[in-house]
Amino acid sequence: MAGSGHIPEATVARLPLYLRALDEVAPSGQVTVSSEELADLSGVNAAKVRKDLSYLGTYGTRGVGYELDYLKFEIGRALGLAHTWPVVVCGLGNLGRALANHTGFTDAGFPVAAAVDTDLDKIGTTIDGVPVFAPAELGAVVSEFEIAIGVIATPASAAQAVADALVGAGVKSIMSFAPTVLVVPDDVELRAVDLATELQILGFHLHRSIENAET
Amino acid sequence: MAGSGHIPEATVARLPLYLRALDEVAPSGQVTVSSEELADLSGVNAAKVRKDLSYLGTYGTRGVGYELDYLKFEIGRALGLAHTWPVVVCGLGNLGRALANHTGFTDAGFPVAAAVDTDLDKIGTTIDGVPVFAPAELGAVVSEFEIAIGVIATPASAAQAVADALVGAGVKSIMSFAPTVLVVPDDVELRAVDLATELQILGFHLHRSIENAET
DNA sequence: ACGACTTTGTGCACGGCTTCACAATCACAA
DNA sequence: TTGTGATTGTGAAGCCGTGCACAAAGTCGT
Repeated sequence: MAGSGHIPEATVARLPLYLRALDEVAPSGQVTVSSEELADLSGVNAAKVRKDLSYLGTYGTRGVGYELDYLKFEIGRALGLAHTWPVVVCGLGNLGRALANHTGFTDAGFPVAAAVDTDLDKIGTTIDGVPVFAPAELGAVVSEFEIAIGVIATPASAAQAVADALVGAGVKSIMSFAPTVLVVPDDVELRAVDLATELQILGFHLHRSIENAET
Repeated sequence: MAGSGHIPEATVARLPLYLRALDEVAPSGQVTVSSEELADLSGVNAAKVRKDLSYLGTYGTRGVGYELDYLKFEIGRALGLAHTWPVVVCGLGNLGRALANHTGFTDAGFPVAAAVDTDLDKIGTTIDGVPVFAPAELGAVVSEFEIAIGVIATPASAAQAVADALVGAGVKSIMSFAPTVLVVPDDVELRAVDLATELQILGFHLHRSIENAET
């Protein structure tokens, strides 16, 4: 029946894809999109698109499709895109520096407001316009810049301590690139992006396809 | 019953976590691990650990647990860790450079053997020990370095073309960081790591928790 | 006004993953 | 040898997500 009841996690994960697909269509001047068109652009099933959108309480028009601008507005609202959520990047190694300088973050409404590192040479400077602070200052940084999201790009050995510090400072959303399991309270949303694990999964399939070819 | 029949995808995704957990325990001199201990270290349920391991055909000993070294060997074998799979990084922007220089890749058995970029100033040079080639050379690069995995770190606009080139060169595994939907043949394994989408999912939960607090 | 055509919204069945619960199995001590 | 205690392996139930298939509902031409 729809309405803003409860949106399944799997659906939430697809909403950004739909939004991006709509942005690709917008310049064409097209006014409406069908679920099938949206499905093709997002790489998913048309029925899934319709079911996902029905959770938003956003209705299309039967026989026509979805009004493009209205749909963009509704999805954006569901995702909370009106607000911009400042991010702090913790750890300025290879990956951390790249993330701090990553334009995709700011573009999507998540400006990197500050960074934290243990390197005394970096503390007090700015890297790509992002001010760098000491770990001990994390609490103050979070409140001053109204940080909503912490990105952990430290070595695995430091990751849990950083996560604890972020949680202690009141941060409720964490994105971790550290190759380790992090423990956070239930009310903190944690998303782990584990590059080594992703590669090992690919390695598994490579390995298996070779084995199958031999048999 | 087990045996090397078919391993569920969800299980495959957890095997690297178990392996990492085992490596953490190893230095302690401990000889066996229980499913519960392994579960704690991996952040999953103990029953799930047991069921996952049963798919490998690797048996523990009832009343005792799993023999640590043997289990490491079995998981490593299932993941195909004996082999090392050379990687080519496509696109040397912020993220691409960081990935090319990322020690975690080599450590996990996925050395970055080559990189590809359109920038004429970079082609022919080496960046952090990684030789840089032109996109047109991709086919030759793949065969010469026996590339098994392609990492796409280009802007979204170039990603599909790069993916097509990788597929054309015979690469069967692709990891994409480009914020776009890629289409590849069924026999090519594609894993998309979408940072903007991940942040938007976090944003959704932040947004919702605020809304719920207001009501 | 009406029929043909299009596309949505959704009931339903199916498959995969998770979790519980417990019998089967092993080590070890008496 | 037998009993006790521990831990595995797995049947079964439940849950979530997917996708089909179709009625409901709108547009548009005549």
